Amino acid sequence: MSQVVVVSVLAPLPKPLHYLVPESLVDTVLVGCRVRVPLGRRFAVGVVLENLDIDDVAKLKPVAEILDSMPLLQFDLLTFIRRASAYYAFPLGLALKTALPAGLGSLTAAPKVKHVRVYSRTSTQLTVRGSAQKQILQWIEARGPICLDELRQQFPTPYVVLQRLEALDLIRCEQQESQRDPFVGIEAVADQDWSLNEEQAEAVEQISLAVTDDQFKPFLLHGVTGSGKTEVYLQSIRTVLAGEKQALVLVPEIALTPQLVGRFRSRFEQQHVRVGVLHSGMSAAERFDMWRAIVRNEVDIVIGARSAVFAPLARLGIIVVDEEHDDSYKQSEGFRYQGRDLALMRGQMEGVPVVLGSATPSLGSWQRSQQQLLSPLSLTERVGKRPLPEVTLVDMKNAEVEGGLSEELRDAITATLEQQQQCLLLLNRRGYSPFLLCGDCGASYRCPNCEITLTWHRKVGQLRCHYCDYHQPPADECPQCGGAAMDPEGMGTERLAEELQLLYPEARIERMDRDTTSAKNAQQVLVGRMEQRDVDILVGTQMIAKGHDFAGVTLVGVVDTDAALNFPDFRSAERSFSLLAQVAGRAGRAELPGRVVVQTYSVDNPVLQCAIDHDYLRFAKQELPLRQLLFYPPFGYLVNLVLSGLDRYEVERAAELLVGALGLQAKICGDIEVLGPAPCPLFRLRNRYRMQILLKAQQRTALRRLLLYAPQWKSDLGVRLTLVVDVDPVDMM
DNA sequence: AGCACGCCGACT
DNA sequence: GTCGGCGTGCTC
Repeated sequence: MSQVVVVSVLAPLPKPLHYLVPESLVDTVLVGCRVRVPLGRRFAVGVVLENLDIDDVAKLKPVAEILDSMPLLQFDLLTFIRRASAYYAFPLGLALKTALPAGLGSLTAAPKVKHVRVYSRTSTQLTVRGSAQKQILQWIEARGPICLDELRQQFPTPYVVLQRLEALDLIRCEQQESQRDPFVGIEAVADQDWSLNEEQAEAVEQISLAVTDDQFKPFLLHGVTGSGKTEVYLQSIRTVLAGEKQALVLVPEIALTPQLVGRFRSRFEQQHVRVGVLHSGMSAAERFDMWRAIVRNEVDIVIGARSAVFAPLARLGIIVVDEEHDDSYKQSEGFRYQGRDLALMRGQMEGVPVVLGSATPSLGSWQRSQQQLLSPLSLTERVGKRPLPEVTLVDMKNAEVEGGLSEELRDAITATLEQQQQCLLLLNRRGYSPFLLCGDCGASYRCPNCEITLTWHRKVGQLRCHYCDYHQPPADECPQCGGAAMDPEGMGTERLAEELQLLYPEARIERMDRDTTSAKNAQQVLVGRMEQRDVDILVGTQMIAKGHDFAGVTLVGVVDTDAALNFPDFRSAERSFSLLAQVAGRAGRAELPGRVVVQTYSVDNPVLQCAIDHDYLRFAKQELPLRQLLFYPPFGYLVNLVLSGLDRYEVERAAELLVGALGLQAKICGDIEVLGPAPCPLFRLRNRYRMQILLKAQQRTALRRLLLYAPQWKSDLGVRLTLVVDVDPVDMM
């Protein structure tokens, strides 16, 4: 009998592999540890799933190295990731690689553990002659153990002196593991619990009860914008901490602004509660440090974007999912998981309450709360009983437009500027203009890799594809007829900001979109300038709609609603309503009342009508029956299969073949509709032709059975074609 | 995903 | 005759 481990190698393998445990390592390979294992002619990282004793060991290769002295993934967490990978029909090894921070999932490019030198006194005797030695020695004595960097701030060149003192055995130097500080520029100010209104108190009580009960209980906290949901989270988490347990708070990527993190730190850190963050803005090294700190049990509250749902908290007591409706919880490539849905799965597996919070719940969560599958909690009042802003629709059909703005919106901006208040203008399209059009022949520049026009970015002087990284220099002549009349057509944020500057020459105008916030901390800087009132008008894409709390904003303008409303997708109404409600909620959060002006070509649209009245209930009541009619979510379940390859006909033929094979398998599995194949709305993307097959069922179990065939479909296709399985897709472009 | 093996075109 | 293109298939 020899000891063997079952290892999930962090590679796209369909199954875990078995490795022999060499004599020297027996009993030190624990489940959840990472190991370095031979794979073909190279080495790879894997995670130990199981220990076995086996006779026939002939063909097995040995484990090369154990990378963790303690399990990096504790058993519950490992089980959770295994279930998640099965649910999304995604190879376990790659799911594990997604769950782990970059540094822990690969052999190369692993960030180093950072060490600092820490000096401390060995005895209290003072027997030195030099004055520099004496000073430093006294300083160390007074301050206790101190690191080199801090000493450097006090003494210009302490190193030689320190070496001398160390040689004399008066001080000791130790290498200590240090953490890179992800909080640079985030202030923690002292803060206390605010007093709660009746509804908030009720919510906190119910959540706290569930926390004390130590049981899975999912809540939907439906609170209008500005109703103080964060305060409910904060005070519920008090109960968690009191019970010596930990809290996991998920927020949409974009909302992970310093404000929220700052509020948590301000509230808790003075009581020695340790708050950690995990998000994509952090460097690989910072995430690596944070993960290790969590594993070492040095963190009590983790705030993070969707991938933080895999945070290795061992004493989990609550999971909060803020803005649960937000689409950014869905990862749109690789391991296509839904962070909110996995939060519910993890909560159920670990027996802890999960709080989903939103002003505009996803229709799925809303429907489940109606059926009591989620416990409804609601906050109907804004903090301080501030009124919701008044929303006006402007009919663009008869509007006098200048610079893309109707007279009504221009007047509103003028009035707001006169009152020294701030404006927020939403235009969900970055760049200067979505295309350059030839005035002679009507042609425009197109991406050579994708089926899309190139967006004109005037400031950087480039035509760019928003789907791949293709870009080309400015072009002043038509690619088709050679004419010299290439004109920008349509309006993006860059152009809007420029037009505004012409209309309001005195105003300080800034733009916030992916282009202006890509640099590290750039978004923080912009947000800071808004808060300091150094900006009069902020123009931006949907990222301005989320999470911010700008006290000075009294006017919100929505420049274009029609593109979102007419998006060819069953969720376009939900997305539009939610975006409008969220952006409207940015107006009038302080003393002065807010106002919202929405420009549209379809004033009668029922979605807009609900948005004017801030009436989520009415919206849900009118939208849900439409979903039910066609068994779209939440009344049915979807899986989108996307087949792609370089050769158009090969892709089309393979899609037909796959549907053929699926037909039979689907019948065996239950009641499943197989729709398609159809070309994807973006038929060509990144040089690949794409066909989709939509699977729809009223029972989730039927689809889960069918998805067991997924590995077979993939292998049958060969390497020239790629199949992406998207379970619960949120967009089907 | 890597990384080899393997079978066809342009070079010394 | 080899060098090397990338199509195909496997990794305990």
